[in-house]
Amino acid sequence: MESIWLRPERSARGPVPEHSRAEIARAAMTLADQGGLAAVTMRSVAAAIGTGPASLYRYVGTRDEILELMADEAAGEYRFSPSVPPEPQQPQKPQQPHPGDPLSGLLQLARQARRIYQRHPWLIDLPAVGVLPGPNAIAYTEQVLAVLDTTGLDHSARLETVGIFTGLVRLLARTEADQQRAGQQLADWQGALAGYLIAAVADGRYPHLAAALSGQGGGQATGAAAPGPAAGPAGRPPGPAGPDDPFDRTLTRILAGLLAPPGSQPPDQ
Amino acid sequence: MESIWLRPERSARGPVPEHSRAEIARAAMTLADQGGLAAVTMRSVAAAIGTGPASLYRYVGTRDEILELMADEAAGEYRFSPSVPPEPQQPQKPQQPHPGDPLSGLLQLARQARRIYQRHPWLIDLPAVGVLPGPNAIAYTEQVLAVLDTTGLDHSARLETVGIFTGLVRLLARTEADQQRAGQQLADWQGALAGYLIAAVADGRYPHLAAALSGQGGGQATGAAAPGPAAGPAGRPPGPAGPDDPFDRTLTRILAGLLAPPGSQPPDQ
DNA sequence: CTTAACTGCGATCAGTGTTCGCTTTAAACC
DNA sequence: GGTTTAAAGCGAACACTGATCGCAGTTAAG
Repeated sequence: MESIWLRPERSARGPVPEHSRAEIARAAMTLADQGGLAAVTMRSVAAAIGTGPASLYRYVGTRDEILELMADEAAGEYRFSPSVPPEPQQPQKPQQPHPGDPLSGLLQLARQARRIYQRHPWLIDLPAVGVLPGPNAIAYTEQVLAVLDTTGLDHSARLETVGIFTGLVRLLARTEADQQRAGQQLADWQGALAGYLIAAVADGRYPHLAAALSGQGGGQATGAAAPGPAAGPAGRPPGPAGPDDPFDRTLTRILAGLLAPPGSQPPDQ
Repeated sequence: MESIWLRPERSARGPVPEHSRAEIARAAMTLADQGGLAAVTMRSVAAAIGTGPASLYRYVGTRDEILELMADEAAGEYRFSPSVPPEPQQPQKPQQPHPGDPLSGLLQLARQARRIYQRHPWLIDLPAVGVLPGPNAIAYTEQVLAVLDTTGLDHSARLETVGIFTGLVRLLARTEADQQRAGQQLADWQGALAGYLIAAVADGRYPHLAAALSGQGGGQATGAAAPGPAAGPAGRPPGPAGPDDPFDRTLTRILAGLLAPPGSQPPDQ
């Protein structure tokens, strides 16, 4: 019912706490970076900061709140101005940093998000963050809104656009991670997977699926957002972030539609 | 390592099983429909089909596999041809059902997905389904590929498009659900939420956020994909599915960009 | 008929999130 | 300054979870 962000971190009375929300968030983040979300248990987090499980409940009402702390901590890794770390506690207007169109501003944010997702893969598996975000998430929202400032969208549509944009980036990051994972699994299963899919495809049902699969199985990668294990000619490890890798291209096309004025006609190809 | 879809449901030898994967899937689905994903425990599912927890492991290797069964069972609720239930076991080419452009075909699938997500809210919270989908999910993929058939996309890009499209629909469904939840919470918290956001906004930082929030707080809803608790003039309960409710409008705009040929210029507004 | 493989399942294990009750510490109040 | 009040720290324990083991009963293959 009540979010952790509505409670003060510490009340006036009583002894000064030996730990803090930030310390818990950092410890949990380290655990998750190494062992995934499953490695974040009350006992492991407590041990990481040198205390017992019961003590954690002085800082956090529930394990899910630890995950919220982690999410906001990750949101704090955005750098909004070139090489100038933001200070979200200081009352200052965020820099208006989009020198060009909103699309390039969104792309820049998306590339940062991609790096963050790569750095912390557990972020993708995190369940839907509660409606009330933490201070870093608010700063992020503010920044996206600033980028959308020159758009023709009206005020109420902008908040929704922020949500859609954030979800889109998350979706693309998840797609990339799945592809990488699928590549490894494909190498493991081999025969089993082939037998399964081929049995489903070979006898004539699912003709379109057969075409799509055969289209990628043979060499000759087409280059445009290939769905295979590692897109592109050579299996680049995390993604090149160039101006025309699959991530940027797909996102650009989607955003073009999302940012277009509602009355515009879709280009019937 | 090995998916449940690679194992035969039943081997030749031994007594005939008293239950089946389908029965387990249906029982788990009913439990989740009533009590959420947390209500789906090995013990509760076992009790629902009238057996003990250990017996479930004769049909399923892990709890997550039950979730996979549920996901595929939900994917079986699509009806691909108008009022003709598909029979995925019969070798038959799926109907080519898109009488118009691919966009309208995708929209029709998306509306079905929205209804399914509304019927089974736990589907949104389901963690990323494994790379190997079940038979119903394969039939769904085949259908989306059929809709994409008249597109200019090459074969390898189509599979990726299916993934993006499916994720998009899921994202929009989640956004709708969050908005509904946020509306209730906003009624509950009231003062607390107001204090939190207003404190963050009032003193001059986050000016864009302040503008966006004030833009929706005052009446005068703009109508274009409003982010408020219940979008539109009157709080319609689940969504009207008309040609211009927020869900359709947003998805249409995004898909217009996604389906556009890669070389096309974005309409700089 | 023998053998081998499978099913059903009671008992049980390790591990999880969370709570209780107690002592200790420090700020607030008179 | 002494008293009150509220919080911090935390050992012990609870309820519950997913999963395993081993045995008895059952069926098909050789």
